[in-house]
Amino acid sequence: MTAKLSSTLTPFARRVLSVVSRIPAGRVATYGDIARRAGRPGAARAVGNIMRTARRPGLPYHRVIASGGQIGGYGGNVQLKISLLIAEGHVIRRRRIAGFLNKRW
DNA sequence: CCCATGACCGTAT
DNA sequence: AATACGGCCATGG
Repeated sequence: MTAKLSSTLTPFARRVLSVVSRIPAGRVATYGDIARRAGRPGAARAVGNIMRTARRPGLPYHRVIASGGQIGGYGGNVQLKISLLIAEGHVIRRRRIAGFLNKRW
């Protein structure tokens, strides 16, 4: 018998996480980008909330950054986020991803 | 249903 | 470049 394994996530949250899971390594997407791809352009702030809340192992949360190539948050550990981004080949300058426009998903 | 939150965003100082 | 504001929006209490 199939038990109820569906997460408690709302439909929107599921779409958001689904989109995030598809961001290729070496590329980045802004909260606004995610919102747009999830079908809710303008819900960038809400996306941030979902990132903060939904802890789903394996998803590349670090590839979701703020507008203009700024770093954004990472559950209180922005340093780790920066490290992960650098590990994927990015260069951070003055709190921003260098050449952001070309690495944007 | 109303209200407070906040890993946001664009514009103006 | 840094800070301040107002606007936006999906959640959860």
